[in-house]
Amino acid sequence: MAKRNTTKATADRSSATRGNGLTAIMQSARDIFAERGYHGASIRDIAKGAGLSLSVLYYYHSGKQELLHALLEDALADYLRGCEQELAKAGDDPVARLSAFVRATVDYRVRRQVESNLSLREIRHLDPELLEQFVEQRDAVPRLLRQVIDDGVARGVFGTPYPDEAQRAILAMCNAIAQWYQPSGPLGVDELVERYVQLALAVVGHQPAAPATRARRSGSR
Amino acid sequence: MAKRNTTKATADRSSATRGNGLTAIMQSARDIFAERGYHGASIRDIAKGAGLSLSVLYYYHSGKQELLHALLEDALADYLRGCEQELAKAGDDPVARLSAFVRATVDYRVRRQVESNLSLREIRHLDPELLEQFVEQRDAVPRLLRQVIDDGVARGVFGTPYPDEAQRAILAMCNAIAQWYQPSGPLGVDELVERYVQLALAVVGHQPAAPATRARRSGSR
DNA sequence: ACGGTTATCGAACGTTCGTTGAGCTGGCGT
DNA sequence: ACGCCAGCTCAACGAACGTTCGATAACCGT
Repeated sequence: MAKRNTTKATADRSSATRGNGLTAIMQSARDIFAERGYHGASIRDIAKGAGLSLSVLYYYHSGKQELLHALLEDALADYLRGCEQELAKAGDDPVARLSAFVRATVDYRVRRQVESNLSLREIRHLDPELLEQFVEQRDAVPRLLRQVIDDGVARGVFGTPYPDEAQRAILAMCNAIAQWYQPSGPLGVDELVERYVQLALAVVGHQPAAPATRARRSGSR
Repeated sequence: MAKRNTTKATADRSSATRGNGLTAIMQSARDIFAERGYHGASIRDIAKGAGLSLSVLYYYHSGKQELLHALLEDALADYLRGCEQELAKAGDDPVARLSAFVRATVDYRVRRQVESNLSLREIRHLDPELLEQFVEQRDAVPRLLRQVIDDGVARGVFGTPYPDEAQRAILAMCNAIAQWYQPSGPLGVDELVERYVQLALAVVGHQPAAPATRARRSGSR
């Protein structure tokens, strides 16, 4: 090996990035976990990605496992907050509520694509205790959607005979967006949201007020 | 509740079986890859699960990477065969063809749950060359579904203005089944297929011919 | 009974892994 | 001016990793 730095140059981050270690670690961990998966990502590469040394990871977290857990919790909290905000704005009309939920979900999957894929794929590598705790929080999401659907069915606005399958279908199709969406593609977030709202309404058996071909310029938003 | 250590899936071959090494390895690899992910699964554990020694793996495959690739190719070939069979039986009615595709997919996700989850989650750990080759084959699936939808739209049977989103939504919701389905649950395969056919028809904007309770499929299975 | 092919094993390799603990450093409160 | 402590680094550990290779055991056509 070549000799390392004789003077303690420490490159470019002597003044610029002091005190930002946590953020740097979290971002790097997010990207590398998402790219290579939990077991495929080494904490050495994560630290290198953050421009820091290996052991700084153990200053902020108790280990690799807890680092993943922290990332997942942050991501989930963001998502839940988004859902609740949209639902709060939606009032109590079932269609508006379902639209709000879909909007929050699609929006999150698109705008926080990396975190989304991380959450959807790496949960299973959490240790049993952390996993159980995490899943408990996450299960609020399908419950929320299920409530929205049941409410719509009870009011006769949605016609699906299978609310459980509808819930799973809607979540699955929205979640999948994170796997294929490309910001450089033809669809913007708003168009995507609109289309997925239509899909979700179809899934829950909502009869559209207007027949087939009609200009859709509903002035919400 | 919390029960770890599942590495006795396919053991039991302490003697009596010579010449079944390949199958044993493949089964064990399938289970352990699916459970722990590609990088989380060690070839030592895979060999142990097969009741064989470490190095047998290198007699049948060139390495860990190629082992995963072989598994994924097998699984994909099975799935594609299923799709083609169902579509061949379906004739040329768009509704029948969409139903056939959904049936083949749901059926596969349920009956080959382990392979399904393996395929859906571990593709990304294939090396670039193997991945490219694999993705090429796999992309036949969305293309097939897209054709079915376009055909239905062209004939006026499906009314969706977003065939691309419909294709993705249908695939996503069917694929997700592998993540939650439990054979011990209340739903059998046939009921599940029937419900997902209805969901898919709703997604492509097909108007059901008869209101509420219509005739039930007879003689399936 | 035998020679050759097929199937399997055991030991070892170099590397990389997650984790640890002791040591350096620069800015802030005093 | 100085000590302190949060923030960070360095070097090292044992364990586990994927892979290799020579030897061994079972099978089969002859």
